[in-house]
Amino acid sequence: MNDRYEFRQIEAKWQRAWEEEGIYHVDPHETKPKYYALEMFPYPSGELHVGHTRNYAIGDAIARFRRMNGFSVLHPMGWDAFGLPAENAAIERGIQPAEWTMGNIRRMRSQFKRLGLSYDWRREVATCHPGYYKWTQWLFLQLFKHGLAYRKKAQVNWCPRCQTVLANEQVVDGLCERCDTEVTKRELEQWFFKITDYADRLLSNLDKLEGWPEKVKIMQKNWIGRSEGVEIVFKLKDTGDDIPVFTTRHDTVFGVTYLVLAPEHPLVEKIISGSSREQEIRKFIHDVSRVSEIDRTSDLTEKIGIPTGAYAINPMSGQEVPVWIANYVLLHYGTGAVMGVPAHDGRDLEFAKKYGLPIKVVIAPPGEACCQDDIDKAYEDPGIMVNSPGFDGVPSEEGKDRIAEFMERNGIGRRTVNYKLRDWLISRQRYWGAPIPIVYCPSCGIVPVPEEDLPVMLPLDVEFRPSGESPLAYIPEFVNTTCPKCGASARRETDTMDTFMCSSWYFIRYTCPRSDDEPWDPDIANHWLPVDQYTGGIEHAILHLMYSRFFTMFLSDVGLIETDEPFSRLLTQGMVLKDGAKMSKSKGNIVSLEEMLDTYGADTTRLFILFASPPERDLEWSEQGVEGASRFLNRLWRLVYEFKDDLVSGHGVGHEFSGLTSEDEEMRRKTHTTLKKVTEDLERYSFNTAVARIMELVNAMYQFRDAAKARPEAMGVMREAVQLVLLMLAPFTPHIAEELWRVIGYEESIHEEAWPAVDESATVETDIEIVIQVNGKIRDRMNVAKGEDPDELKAKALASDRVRELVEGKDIRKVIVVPDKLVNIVVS
RNA sequence: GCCGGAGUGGCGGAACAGGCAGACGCAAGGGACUUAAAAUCCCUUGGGCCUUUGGCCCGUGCGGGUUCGAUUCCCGCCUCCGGCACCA
Repeated sequence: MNDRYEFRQIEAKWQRAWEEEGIYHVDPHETKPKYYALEMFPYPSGELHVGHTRNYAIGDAIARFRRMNGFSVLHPMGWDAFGLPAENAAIERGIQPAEWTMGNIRRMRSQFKRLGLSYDWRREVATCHPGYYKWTQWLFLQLFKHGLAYRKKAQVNWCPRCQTVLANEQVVDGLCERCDTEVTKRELEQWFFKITDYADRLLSNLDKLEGWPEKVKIMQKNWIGRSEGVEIVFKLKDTGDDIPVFTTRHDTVFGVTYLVLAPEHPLVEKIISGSSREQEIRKFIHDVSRVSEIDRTSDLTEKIGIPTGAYAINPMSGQEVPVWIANYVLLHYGTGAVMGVPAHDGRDLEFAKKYGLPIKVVIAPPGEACCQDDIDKAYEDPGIMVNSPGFDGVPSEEGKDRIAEFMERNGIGRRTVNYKLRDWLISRQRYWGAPIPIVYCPSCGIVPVPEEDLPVMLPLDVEFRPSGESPLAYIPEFVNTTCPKCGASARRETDTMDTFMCSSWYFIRYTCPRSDDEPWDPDIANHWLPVDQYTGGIEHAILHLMYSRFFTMFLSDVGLIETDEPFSRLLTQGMVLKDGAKMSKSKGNIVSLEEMLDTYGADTTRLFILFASPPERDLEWSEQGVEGASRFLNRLWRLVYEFKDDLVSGHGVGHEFSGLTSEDEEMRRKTHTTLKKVTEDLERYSFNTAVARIMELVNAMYQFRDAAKARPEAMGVMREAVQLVLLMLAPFTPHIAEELWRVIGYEESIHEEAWPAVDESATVETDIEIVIQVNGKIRDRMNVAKGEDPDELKAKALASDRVRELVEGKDIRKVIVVPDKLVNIVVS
């Protein structure tokens, strides 16, 4: 053993040894109970920085702890390898996306390995590999087969100069990220998945996910946005056309003073064509859609509208109300038409005031007689219905039921549910993604590629035009094909799939990563699934996690897997900050992982990350903090070095622990209470406090050095403490734990050891200190036997000199005794 | 605007079930070792006050409340961070 902690040599040595021995390889046939620990796989952007590292340090600690707890742990890693940055790199540097991606994967894989993470690398997957995307395409076909994949026109961001489609994140302030041209919208035929079919289940299943943070569940719930209401059918006065509107406030139907259609509403055309104001209205619609195109993200909340000149009839009151068109009504939500009730909706009120539309109060606040129609603030709370013939005096909540019933009985409307969740647009007009396995045949139409013809290979050697267009459409060998049905010449779909699709099932593929004739073996997949612990960034709280849940539900519905929820427990770790800002390339505040590994090593880096902050909270990077972690490991090293001969020569000697002095017993108590607390801390992922406790124990061991040297019994206590410290550190700092474990005489890897058991008898305390309070303030302390009788505690406390002094001449009103904790004497 | 989360020393953070606020680490200061420095080891370190060994007062964003006792529970504010944002 070297007297100095040479982390470089130690880390390299054990990484090699672990890999050679395959100690992290796992098979489904082991008899131990299974545990699936997963961290979100990264996009291979080029290099890992310490920000990424947090995710993996946390996940690895969990995996290693479970392994030591006797589980057979599946812990895999791979690459979310399709995506736009590869195309940008191709355009900027003239390198093929595939080549760029593969180079990044190689570099990042070696960085992963230098971190000493306990992955079963045999299971590595990359979503851009044909062996993987073959099954992504296959899954598309399954969704297609079950009617969950369909085509419809949808708007995309279009850069007229680049002649290409832009993702939302490529549009910056309404301008093309690359050329600063104003982005417009285009209607294109796109592929969608009917995730809305699962809206209700995605919502109701959230209750089952007890191991998920409440925060994430609430975010998903809001995203799904379920709302119950009524679809009420108004009729157009002149033509008799139906105008259904969706509302959750049907109790206010008698307060409707106008109707508003979305500018894109199908009836608009019919209403305005041939009318005297047609030109004016068309201009309005055009202006509105232009504005929303350019500046969709800004909170330009000014509501503007225009009357169509048409009138609609309120089916409840028979009243005629004007029909307007306004920018704030969205076509894709509800029916694309809303009823305006200015008295009871803030937004409607704003609109009505602006355009001089009438206001009619139909809900009175409880306890108030009635009210003026001339109001400043809409009354949106429940109340008593007024001015509502047949329903006056009814509480509005009850009125909702009665109105809905009345409408259903009379065919005026029906109860219905709406969601904010929209279908998942998966088409990307891009090259570097999994091709959608569809062929367009002039006679057969849309034809799915037969499963046996998969994968539809992505050409690897492509030419990027400076404009940034997807090259796929310009490769005749790719586009031109024959129809699988009739054999006629046909055209291939040139869109690729959203990369969220690739990441919606990778956790299943890890169970059978090389399966070639099926996406996975159902028995093996069902053995491992669901993922017991998923760890990743909060930024995926909605999309990735919702899509994965949708896929899993679908796959369980069609019998391909058993579980209908993919992730039992979810841990969302906080961001890593540098100087108060999220680490990112653009901010230039990245701390290089390579540099950390060179200067401090993997164990120190990992230890700092786990120690500096609780996992869910943000972590401020501090070089001085890293120094502290490094100092601690060096301190541990020196301690073991100092005792190495005694520890080795005593190796294998049983721990009888007889003839211990009280100092020895104190040391053992510290050792075992630490073990107990660290175990509890790890169970609840409180890594920072676990590390703090191990540090405390090592501090105590330093105080115990002289004793250990003086007596063999004490050396036995020291030996036990060293063993337990190493075992406790194994999930955090695997290399130094392994090295020192061997130093003290063990021949098998520490990472194949079981988590140690607490010797409860060693933790028993006999004497404890009790706090004596007078009127809630600490005035004295006393040492008593643990479990002392409350009456006895009271007597002793009252006998204390300090207490007698303070209580002198006052009335003792009450004495509160909390056994083993405190005595509080209340005096007046 | 709505929905979450968080405010504790100079800093990161701890206190899991209402019971010793500030564990552990960083930074700072002092001492030991050294020719010296680094490293290491030991000690001090929330603020204020008092004549001492020692003791007192204040202190967990702000203002109230419940309680023998509140960082912890309740009510009302303030600030910061995150999510959603015309969703009828």
